[in-house]
Amino acid sequence: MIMAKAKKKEEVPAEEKIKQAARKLFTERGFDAVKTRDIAAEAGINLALLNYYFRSKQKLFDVIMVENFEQFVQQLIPVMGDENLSLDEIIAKVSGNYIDMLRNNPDLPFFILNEMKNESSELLVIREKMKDVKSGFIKRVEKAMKEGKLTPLHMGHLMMNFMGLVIFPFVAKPVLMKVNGFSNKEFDALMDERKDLVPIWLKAIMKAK
Amino acid sequence: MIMAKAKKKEEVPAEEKIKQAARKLFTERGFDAVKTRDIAAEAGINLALLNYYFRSKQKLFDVIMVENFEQFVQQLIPVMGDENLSLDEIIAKVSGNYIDMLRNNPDLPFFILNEMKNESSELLVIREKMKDVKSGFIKRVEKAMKEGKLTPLHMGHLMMNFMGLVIFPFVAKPVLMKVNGFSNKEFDALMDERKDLVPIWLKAIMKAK
DNA sequence: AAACATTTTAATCAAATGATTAAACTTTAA
DNA sequence: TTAAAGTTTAATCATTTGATTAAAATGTTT
Repeated sequence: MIMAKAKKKEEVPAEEKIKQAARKLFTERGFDAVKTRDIAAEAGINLALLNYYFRSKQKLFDVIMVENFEQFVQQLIPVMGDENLSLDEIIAKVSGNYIDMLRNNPDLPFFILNEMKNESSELLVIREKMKDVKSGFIKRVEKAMKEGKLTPLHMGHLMMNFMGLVIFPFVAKPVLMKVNGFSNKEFDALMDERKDLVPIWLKAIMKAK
Repeated sequence: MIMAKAKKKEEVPAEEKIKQAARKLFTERGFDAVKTRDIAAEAGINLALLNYYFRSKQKLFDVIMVENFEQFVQQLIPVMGDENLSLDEIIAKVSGNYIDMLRNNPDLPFFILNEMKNESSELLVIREKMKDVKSGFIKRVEKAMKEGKLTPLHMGHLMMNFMGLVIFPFVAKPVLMKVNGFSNKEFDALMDERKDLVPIWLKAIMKAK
């Protein structure tokens, strides 16, 4: 029997355990706040093994960063490029899907925002990915604006509005819970409502003048 | 001549220099990323003096945190409570004022979001401050909803929408600049436009169904 | 079994960092 | 001028933290 990784039974290999622990902690707390010893403890392995597999904390982080950023944008690509859907349908579907994704990964937005504030890494990859996401959808929106079906508006505003309505609540969750006294349950109920509301609001925004 | 702080000429006292340096660095980078030696260097004073005046990094940070949070909310209070303005006027004025304030303090939102994710400090003060902000305005909105002038909606949604449209762009600025290739100038121009656009959009949102 | 790869342990480094101390210097007040 | 308060400097601690090393233990392949 050929096995790349040797292990007693059917256990998860150490390298994978380290990655899982790193993903959890880095996503929750960010690069600086996580210590290599935290990761080793969370993974249930020895500190030395982390450096054995990943050479350094930074290298391990880079792996997680790329994976997280992909999760952050990947979901948008197939829906936004779907020529069989109307613009309204795309907005509704993307909003709903994205809010669902964020409910399962509530720390993802802050992680991306926080880490992209510092690093300049992986810029090329990111820019390329986003080009694919935007091209088709943007052209259709611009066409609708020219035809007078939508109020003419800089694409940056639309992107900020979408992100602001969909993503921001997850970034602001701690503040909202402290300031407004929301419970986790209440917050979750509001997010569920927003799956239907955000598309309505985005449509209203795009037609308002 | 009686002077609490002794100094050669008309210089800014060391305690104030430390606070100013601390405010700048903490607001830009957050608690963890700022080292006491950074603050001392930025203030042009010796490291020992920082601990002499403020006892510890944490104590110094607490001072800055309170001041920053006050700036974050204080501006809202007088306008939102102004009974002489219509709801539309309040929304327009608050949006414009707040975007202007954030253009002068672009790092403030992320600072608040980041630090409130961790700490539980100053909860009482915060909660009290926010009660003042909300009470009057909220009652008027709820009344308008009951009268059918606005679409009935959980107040949490309205707050998220306002913050999402006004504040989020400043939090996402690094991402937007990297992903969309915005320059500082372009971003600033968009923010200027939003002073007029956000009130229009918020009104559209509150009437949409 | 022998050879090889993987995993674990324990000890240790070097640098960064928050904090303290003691001594000197400067300004103000008595 | 002297005493007190405020300010500065330099040296030093103890802890944390990322990383490395050497050696042993465990499992796999030949």
